[in-house]
Amino acid sequence: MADYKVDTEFSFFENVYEVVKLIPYGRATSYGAIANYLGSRGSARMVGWAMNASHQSAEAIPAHRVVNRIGVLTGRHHFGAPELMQQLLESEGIIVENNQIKDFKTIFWDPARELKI
DNA sequence: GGTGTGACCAGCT
DNA sequence: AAGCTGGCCACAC
Repeated sequence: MADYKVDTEFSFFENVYEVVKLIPYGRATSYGAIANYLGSRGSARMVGWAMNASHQSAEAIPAHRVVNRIGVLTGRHHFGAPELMQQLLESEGIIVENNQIKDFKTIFWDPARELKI
């Protein structure tokens, strides 16, 4: 792990994808948490950018499990259908009200804590 | 190769 | 208490 070679072969995007794919069923995390896990707190915007590019990726990225720090589904407009993101979350047992996840801190999945760098 | 922009976050005013 | 600004890094033009 210490020999991680961050280069063009494994870009920031690939790292983000790997973390997002590790999010368990019925849980959710935030852009900032992922950015913090990758080492840059201020890079939260890049995580969102990576999600935008995830649609082009051949891999299936569960981007609906990634929301902002307060649990609001800020990226729902990028799913093609604005209600798709909420429906996906609700199908996993997550309650969404007013585009915001209910009891977000309860289902919050912190990669830095769960994966334990 | 500089500039703008983006699904964010935290700190000031 | 609420709004605004800066910062962070990768990508497209």
